[in-house]
Amino acid sequence: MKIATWNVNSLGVRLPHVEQWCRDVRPDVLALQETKLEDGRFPVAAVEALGYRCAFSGQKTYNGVALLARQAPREVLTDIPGLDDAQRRILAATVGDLRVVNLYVVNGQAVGSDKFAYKLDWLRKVTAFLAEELRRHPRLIVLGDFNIAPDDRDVHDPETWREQVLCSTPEREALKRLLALGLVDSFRQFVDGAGHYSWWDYRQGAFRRNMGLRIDLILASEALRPSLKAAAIDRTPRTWERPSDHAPALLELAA
DNA sequence: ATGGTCGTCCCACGA
Repeated sequence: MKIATWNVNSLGVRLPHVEQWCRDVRPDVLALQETKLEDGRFPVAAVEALGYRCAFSGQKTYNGVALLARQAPREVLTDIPGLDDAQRRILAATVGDLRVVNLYVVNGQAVGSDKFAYKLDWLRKVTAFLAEELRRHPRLIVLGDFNIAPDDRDVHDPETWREQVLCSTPEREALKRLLALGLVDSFRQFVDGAGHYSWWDYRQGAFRRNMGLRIDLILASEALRPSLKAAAIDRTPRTWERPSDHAPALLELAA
């Protein structure tokens, strides 16, 4: 089965892209971030016409996460213990025999800013939540826009990005603590080298010049490790008209 | 020239 994550930067604008990509690639599970739609405006009918069931936690203008799946998502959870947060960044659900946690991690703006402190606090609380999810659901996938490039291989120009937001040591350490729960970055089970990115700034022709970061991740629990078959980032939708600044990341799991 | 683009919503702000 195929599991994917995609920051669409407004589902209102990108619904045609999601429809086209789902027809082309046929993922079984697709986690979306930055839908920027209130729940009442979520395109349920279009998603169902495409052959998917969905769950969503939306917000006007900012944030918003959703899960599309061939099988109906169950046990949906959008708020976690100890994090009283109006920002819609978390959606956990059970799909078949998998637990799936979709995250839109806080961007953090700049190292040392209030938003950066919020990012680190948010990650600490989400990590505690994931420890409990993993205990209850050993077959766990955690995926989404992490807004952290795990290491310098994931950065087009590590010197320019050194200790900048998305690449700083505190953020990378926070991600390592999350991984230490017993999760692996599935992409790195299959690809070792540098130069594979999932986000490119809209400015400066960054995509054309492959000046990107790999910040969209699919983490798999140890119990799933023997089932990992392939991982990739599909740059194709980034070449389409009016694209999201992110490309979808994919993981193939043995059925 | 110390920016450069988008999306949202009306004026900047967030990414």
